[in-house]
Amino acid sequence: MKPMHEAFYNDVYNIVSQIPEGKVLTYGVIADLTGWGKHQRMVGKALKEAPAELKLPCHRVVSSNGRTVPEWNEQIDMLRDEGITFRNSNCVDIKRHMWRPEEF
DNA sequence: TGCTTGACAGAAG
DNA sequence: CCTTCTGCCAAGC
Repeated sequence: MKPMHEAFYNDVYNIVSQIPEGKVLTYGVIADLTGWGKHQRMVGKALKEAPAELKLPCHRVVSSNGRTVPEWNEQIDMLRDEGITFRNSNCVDIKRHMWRPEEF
């Protein structure tokens, strides 16, 4: 139940929970913010394993170039409901909705 | 211990 | 713009 360092999961959840509506974040950015720059895949795992009690807006997390998660059609629906525009069937306009915590 | 898998990233065709 | 391949690193078996 504790695959990797607990701090990593904790940081990932903390960052994701801070994503404002209408904004999206990439796995790479999250990994970089946690300090585990090359663990983007672990970020994805963490979100998948994320308990619903945390109510994490994991649907606002997309891969590079804004590609959404395949086979997760609901994600697209929720994002579009928040005002996020899509270039195609499964790619958000990340160039426009990309959230930069650095600016905060 | 070693091979396969994965909610990825980036480049190439 | 979309599909495919390779590189990364940890988890599972």
